[in-house]
Amino acid sequence: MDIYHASQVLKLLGDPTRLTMMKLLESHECCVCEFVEIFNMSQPAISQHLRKLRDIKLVNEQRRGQWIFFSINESHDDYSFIKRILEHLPEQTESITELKMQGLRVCCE
Amino acid sequence: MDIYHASQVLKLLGDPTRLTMMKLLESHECCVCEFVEIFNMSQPAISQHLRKLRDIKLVNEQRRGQWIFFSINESHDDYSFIKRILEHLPEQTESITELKMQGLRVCCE
DNA sequence: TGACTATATAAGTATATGCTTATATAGTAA
DNA sequence: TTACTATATAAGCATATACTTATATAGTCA
Repeated sequence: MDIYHASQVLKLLGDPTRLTMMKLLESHECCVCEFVEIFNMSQPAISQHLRKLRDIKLVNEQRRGQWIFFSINESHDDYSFIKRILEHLPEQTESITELKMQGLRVCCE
Repeated sequence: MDIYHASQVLKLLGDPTRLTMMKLLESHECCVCEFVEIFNMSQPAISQHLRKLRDIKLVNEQRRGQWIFFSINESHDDYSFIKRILEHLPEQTESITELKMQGLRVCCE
């Protein structure tokens, strides 16, 4: 793994919002409006963070109906690198649980 | 490990110069003037990068004569986290070897 | 002491970053 | 079609970042 490339990945993860997003996405698919609730942040701000993650292919997006769901890209060349980093972080399942309790968890089957 | 704190560490590592410094320091103590040669960067620029690493205690400094040697702080609370990240990076011993060949490796016994 | 070397700090500047607000795009549903 | 929802994008702005140059500090050595 090239050191410059690694630094670019770390720079992206070096933001609390994006790092938490990645940790969440490790175990849950999420759509933009869920992140808006979780981070209590504007929709464009969330969208811009996700774009950065998507630009270097750390996440996949998949449209389902009105929603676009994001997930971790496990096929990324650097996935093992990223996984190791995320392993050190506390689970963020609490925010998903809260979402569900508020009836804001998006589900489309 | 707190996710906000982790993001701050990753932000610091998310710069190619600092990341390379950390990888180098993992196996070699280095002083400022060596980094100036290795990175072909101005002395203040190097000094400022090292200060950032020192501010969150990722590195130790130790004066020996005219020189101030920097080393990895293995006692840092997040050392295992950092170590795992560095493990994924290619060795940077080449730049040390080059330094030695140019007679620029600083040694004070 | 004074000249020299290594390093740190201060101030300035150009660019990057992370938000904002406004607007565009795309799908759903009446 | 029209109204609505979800998301993306554009433009603007305040702050952060990574350099620069100039200068200060601290140690060495004659």
